[in-house]
Order: sequence, then C-alpha cells, then structure tokens
Amino acid sequence: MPELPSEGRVARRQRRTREALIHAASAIMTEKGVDAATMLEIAERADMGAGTVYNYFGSKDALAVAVLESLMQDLARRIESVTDAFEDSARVYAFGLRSVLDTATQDARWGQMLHRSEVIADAMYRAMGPFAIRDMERATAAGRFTIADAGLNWRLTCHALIGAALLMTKGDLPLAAKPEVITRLLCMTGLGLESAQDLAHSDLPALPAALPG
Amino acid sequence: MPELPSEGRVARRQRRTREALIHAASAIMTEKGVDAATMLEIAERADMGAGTVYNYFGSKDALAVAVLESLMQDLARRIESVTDAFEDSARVYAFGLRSVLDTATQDARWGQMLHRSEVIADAMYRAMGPFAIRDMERATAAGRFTIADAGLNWRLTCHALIGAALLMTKGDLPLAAKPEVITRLLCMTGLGLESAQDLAHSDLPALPAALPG
Amino acid sequence: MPELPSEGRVARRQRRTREALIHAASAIMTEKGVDAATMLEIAERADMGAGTVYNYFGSKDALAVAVLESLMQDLARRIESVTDAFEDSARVYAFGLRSVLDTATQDARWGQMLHRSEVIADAMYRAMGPFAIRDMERATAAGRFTIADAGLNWRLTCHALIGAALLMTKGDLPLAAKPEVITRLLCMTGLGLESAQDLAHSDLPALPAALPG
Amino acid sequence: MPELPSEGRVARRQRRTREALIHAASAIMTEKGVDAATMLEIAERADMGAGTVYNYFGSKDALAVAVLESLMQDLARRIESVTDAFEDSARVYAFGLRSVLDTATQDARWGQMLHRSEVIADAMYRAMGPFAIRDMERATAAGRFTIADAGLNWRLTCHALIGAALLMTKGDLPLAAKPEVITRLLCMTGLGLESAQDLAHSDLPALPAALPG
DNA sequence: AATGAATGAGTGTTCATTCAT
DNA sequence: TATGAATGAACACTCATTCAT
Repeated sequence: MPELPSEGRVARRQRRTREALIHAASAIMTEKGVDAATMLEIAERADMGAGTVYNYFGSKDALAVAVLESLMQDLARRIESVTDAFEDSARVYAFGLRSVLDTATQDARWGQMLHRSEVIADAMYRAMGPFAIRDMERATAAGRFTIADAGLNWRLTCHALIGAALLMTKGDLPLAAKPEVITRLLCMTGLGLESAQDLAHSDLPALPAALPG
Repeated sequence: MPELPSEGRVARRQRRTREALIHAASAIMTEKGVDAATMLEIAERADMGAGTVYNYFGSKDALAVAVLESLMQDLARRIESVTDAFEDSARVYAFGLRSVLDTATQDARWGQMLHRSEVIADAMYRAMGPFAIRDMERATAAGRFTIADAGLNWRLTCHALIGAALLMTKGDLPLAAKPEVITRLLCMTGLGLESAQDLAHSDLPALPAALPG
Repeated sequence: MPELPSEGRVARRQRRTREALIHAASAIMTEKGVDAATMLEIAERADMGAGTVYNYFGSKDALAVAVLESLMQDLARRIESVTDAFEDSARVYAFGLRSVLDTATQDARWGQMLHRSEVIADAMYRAMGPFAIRDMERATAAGRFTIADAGLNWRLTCHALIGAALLMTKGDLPLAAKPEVITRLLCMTGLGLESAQDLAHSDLPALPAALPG
Repeated sequence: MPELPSEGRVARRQRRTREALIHAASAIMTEKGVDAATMLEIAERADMGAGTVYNYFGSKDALAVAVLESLMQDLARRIESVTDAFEDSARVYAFGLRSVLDTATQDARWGQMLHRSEVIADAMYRAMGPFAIRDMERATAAGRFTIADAGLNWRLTCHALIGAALLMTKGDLPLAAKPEVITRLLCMTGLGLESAQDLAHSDLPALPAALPG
C-alpha cells in the first residue's frame, strides 16, 4: 500500500463528479444566467440524477458560488502565469488587484452574479485568498508592505473591490476611476501614496485569455 | 382654447403611468436582474395594481425590452449632448458606434439581457435608429459616406454590434478588438479602409455619466 | 301623441342594446363555452365598451342566464308554432315537456350550462312558465288536468326535468327512460297513469329546427 | 424469480397514479366542465401535490385529452362487449361507428370538449384505432370491405364523424341525418351503397351503460 | 348612459428541494 | 451513494368587476 494515496478511488471519483457538476453549471449559468439555469438541466448536462447534485452542493446558490469560485481560481491561475516572472511581490499583488477589477467589470459571467455583492466578495476572499495573502506576506517580508494581519486586509480589500465593481457596472462610478480605486487599495498595505500610485499606474502586461468553459 | 392640446389629459396620464412603470422596472431589473424582478414588485414600486402593468406591456419580456429601449434612448441622448459640437456627421456616427459598443460591454444593465441578442438588436434598431440614420444621411449628403439605404445599413450594424458585444462579454473575443470592430462597421458606410481606421481610432471625448435610474 | 307609446325612444334603444348583448353572448358562449367566453370579447362583438355590459347585466352569470332564457324562449316559440294546431291543451303540454327534455339532452348550447341545474331550472321556470301554466290551466278548465296551483306544479316539473336531463347527459340515466320521465311528470297534473302513458308515447310531430344564432 | 415481471413495482405505482389522476380529472371535468375544473382541485381529489400532476401530464389540456381517451377506450370496451357475438366484422365496424356518433352527440362529457374538434378527432384516432382497424382488416380479409390502408381510412373517418357530431350539437345538422352519415362513412370501406345502407339501418342492440366515473 | 383604465383574486405552470427506494 | 418521483411555494398572466370621467 502506498504511503500517501492522499486520495482514494472513491474520493477521486467524488472530486471528478464535483468538477463535472461545476463545469456543467458554469456552462449553463454563463450561457443563460443563473436564474434561468435549472438544476435539472445542469444535472442532465453532467449526466446524473437531479437529486445527486444535492449530495455535492447544498443549494443552487451554493453551486453558483462554487462556479464563481472556479472562475476566480481560473483568474488567479492566469494571474500567476503572468506574474511568475515578477520579482517584486508588491507588483504581483497590484497586478492581481487590477486584473480582478477589470474582470469583474468586463466579464459577463461575473456580472451575472454581481448584484449579490456579499456572496461574491466572500467567494473571492476564499478563492483568491491563498495567493493574495501569500503575496502580501512576501511583500511584507521584503519590506515593501507593512501588514500585520494579511487575512483581514484581504477581506477588507475584497469587499471594497467588489463594491467598486458593482458601482461601475451600474454606472454610478466611472470606469476611469479604476486607477484611483487600485491606488487606495494599495495604500491599505502600508505603502505610501506615491508608491501606490506608481504601482497602480505602472504599465503591466495583458492577462491571457480565459480558458473556455 | 389652446391651439395644440396635442395630448389630452387622459393621454398625458397614460404616458406618465407608462413612464413610471419603466422607471420602476428599470430600477428593480437593474438592481437584481431581469429574472429575479417580479411583476408584482414592479407594480408596487410604481404604486399600482398587479394587473395594470399588463394594460401597458403585454408581458414581462415586453417590459424588459421597453426598459432596454429607454436605456438606449438615454445613451442616444448622452451621445447627442457630446456630438452637438461636432461638425462632421461621420464623426458623430463613429462616436455613436464606439459609445454603444463600450456601453454594451460595460454596463451591467445591458449585460443582463445580452444573451438574447436578437431582442436587444431589435430594440437598438428602433431606439437609436432615428439618430443613426439621420447621421448617416447627413454624412452621405456631405459626401463622406456613400449609402443608398441607411435603414438597412443600420439594421445590419445593430446585429453586428450586439453580436460582437456578446462575444466579448463571453470572452470569445478580446476587448482589444473593439477598434477593429468599429473600423469594419464604418467600412459598411462606403468609407475607405484607411479613413475608417482614422475615424475609429481618433481620440474622442468621454461620454457623460448615465443619468441615475 | 299616440295613446300607448308603451315604449319610448330611450326604452326602445335600451331593449335593442340588451338584445344585441344577448345575441353576441349567445354566439360566443355557444361557440366556445361559457367559461372561455370573456366579457370583453362579448362587449366588442356587441360593439360597446366593457363597462356598459354591467349596466344591463349584473354579472357574467346573469348574462349567461339571460342567454339561456333566450334559448328557452326560442324553444317555447318553436313549440307554439307546432302546437297551434292542437286542440287538446293536455297534448300541447305533453309535447312541450318532451321537446324540452329532448332539447336539453341534445342541444350542446344547453349542455354547456347544464351542470348548474338550479340556475337552469330557474331560468326555465321563468322563460317557459307563461306558456306551460297557460296550457295547464286550459287543460284543467277542459277537465283534462286537475291542478290547483299551476305555478307550483310548473316549478316542481322544471326541477325534475332538468335533473333528469343532467343525469342522462352524465350517463347515469339511459336515454331510453325519457318516456317514463315524461309519463311521471304528466301524472303530476292529476292525469291517471294510463292516460299519462298514452300522452307520453303518442306519436308527435317533429320540432322545427332552431333558429340560427 | 418470475419470468415476466413485465412491470416493476415503480412502473406499477406510476400507472396507478396516472389512472388516479385521470379518474379524478374525469370526475371533476365532467361535473363542472373542463374550464371550471382547476388543477389544484384535481390534484387534491387524487390526493397528491399540485406539482405532481405535471410529472404525468404536460398541461391541463393534455390531461383533458387523456380523460377523453379514457372515455373513448371505455366506449370501445363497451362496443366490444356487445359485438363479441357478431360474426360479421363489417357489422361490428358499422355498430362501432353508430355507437360513436350516438355517444358524441349525447354524452355531455364528450360535448364539453367538442368545440375543439381536431383534438377530439385525434384522440379518437388513437384510442379506438386498434379496434376499428382490426375490424376493417378482418372485414377486408373476409371479402366484405375493400381497403388498402385501414389506418388512413380510420383517420379520415374520425375527422368526418367528429365534424358531423359537432354540426349536430350546434343544430346545423339534424340528428335525423345520422343514418345517412353512417352510410356514407361505410361507403368509404368499398362497400356498395346499398350494402352500406343496409348495414347502417340494420337493427342493432343497445350499448350497455357507461361505467361510472 | 357609456366608457375603458385600474384592480386583484385566481389559475396554470415551473422548479428548487426533499426523501423513499 | 445515486436516483427521480413528489412536493408546494412562487410567479406570470387573465379577466370579471368597479368607478372616475
């Protein structure tokens, strides 16, 4: 017996089922909106019975959140693929913030869910937290940021960012305010205003396209 | 007796009711999405009975379309407010196209309905047609465009524009393609490719913020 | 000024309106059933506003009853046209009973309303009463029937007749029982059983076709 | 293990549920008409939740059609019980035609739906087809009828028969025309006119009463 | 008296969720 | 654990009825 099967056959199959479900839900919810997507259609697309879905997700809402988290993890991965080459963790973090704000205001799949901002902020806190917190801690260690509790900082930032995105899509905040939004959020890391501005406005590479589905 | 009562008391009240309905629907549909908005809630917000709504709009869908048209008319008005100062009608038209594409990809209220592109294209054809067609004809008269049937041209353009916006929000077409999209649509007016590119890329002023709700 | 205008211009117009309404309602209710007929459709067919109907009939039900009564008056008139030639009032009455039972079980327009038997019995009591009571009284005067209160007799007969018709259309009573039903109802007039049977089974002429509409 | 379970426990329960639903619907629709019957009332009478009905019938209309088909199957069974003793399949078929026409013009439960003649003709085609087609084919084999495509013949006959019944209940065709209608429909089987008339007018036994409910 | 806009109770239908198998 | 039949709350929509004009 191997020492670390780390995941038995059963667990593996469950994970695959879960992923198939998220995949199917993502496709359908993206295509026709969360409300118009029915649990039965999702279950059938994932080739399983209607009741089975509830063994994996407690409610349609929970499934929608999982879809959202998967979108966010995808975004996080795409950010990673770009920032791998960065040496400055502060820059990685800043790029991440900008990418999130851009995506939230432009990707319809996010927009579909944006009107429930607490939910989305929460999903973002969980899904992107590991990366964001890691970067903040690294940048703190490198003397760039000054952060005592990166988790708290990230939580605040999530709510602020999603709130801003919501205002922008509703037209109550101009898109042109994006750099200012990023700047202020960077200030929360303990960075001085000028450095924050520099980071926010620095010319950053483009994000690779979203993976299909 | 005034010479042009042009609108009786009854007609005036009906128009007001209709507008109150669109106003209420716009607020609620924008806030929580078209599907999540209920007709009863809309009726109550507009301070009327549930059945009354159906004296003005044949279905929830029709009401949603009316909301959309009102958003488009608002956009058209905002475009007018900027382009008043333009001397070149071709430039007015180009600015209009760009503004529509930007709005369609950024304003969540449009996004809510973007997955029914024919409906939205149709609403756009009707709501913005008067302005667009006028500009095309003026530009043709001024020798800038060469268009035989401006109505047809506008219809095609509407479908192409909404189609592109849909692809962009789904991530199947990068936002960076916007100038190219505008260029090609301008080519449909008979403008040469280079002139079209010039117009599409010319530095244009910003649109004033959307009127609240 | 004529001595008996008996009906002024206004009253005449009202009567005409009332009749137009019954005519329209009769056509539509007959065509698609009472429930499927809408008051608005009826009003439009009669070329008047929706509210006007309620100046003439207190409710849709009342209108339906009026339609029914008009059908019954038509039936009564058709019976009269046949029985004019009869010398024996008892035979007229018997023929009337048979005609009503036949019509009630065969004419779809009656069937549409038959499941509310008290209403229909009541309408029948009023609409055909004048004729039936007259015949009963004549037959009594001629020594054929023995009836103290023809009105009461007629009321009982109406309920019994409609009840039987309802049972027959529901299949709970065979159509073959018709003569027996008629016989027993004739007995109520004081006629002996044998005479009643004779009358019920006597070969009677056919009823002329219903007038269209 | 039994050789032919032919129907599992689940399937059996579903069939029972379906039948309970038809039974309840039949009772209520017959009692108060199709329109006045509400789905909730039917569901409650069948002792189940409102939504369950829609797991068995796609719409109220579909349920009404199923009720109709069940009435027709009942009629077919009653015809069978009489014609078992017949030796001549042509006579069986003729008796069937006559029974259908009589029932359609007399049974209120049929009348309730008669104003949608295509639907009823279709239901009749399906519900009674197996018997009618069998008889036509037997009679053809016996040299009485001459029919190439019994299915087609039956389809035409259904529409003609229901059409005639509709005219009769509306009073546009006298009930006295029944024998002629039957005669002409029998001619469609290739029978000569005289033979058809003989069959149509032959003295046939009475149909047993409808089963309750 | 006539009108038709406003009303809201009532109905068909959908669908997230539960639970017996 | 997977299933899908059963459930009932919720919602879009209809239409008889009222009432201000």
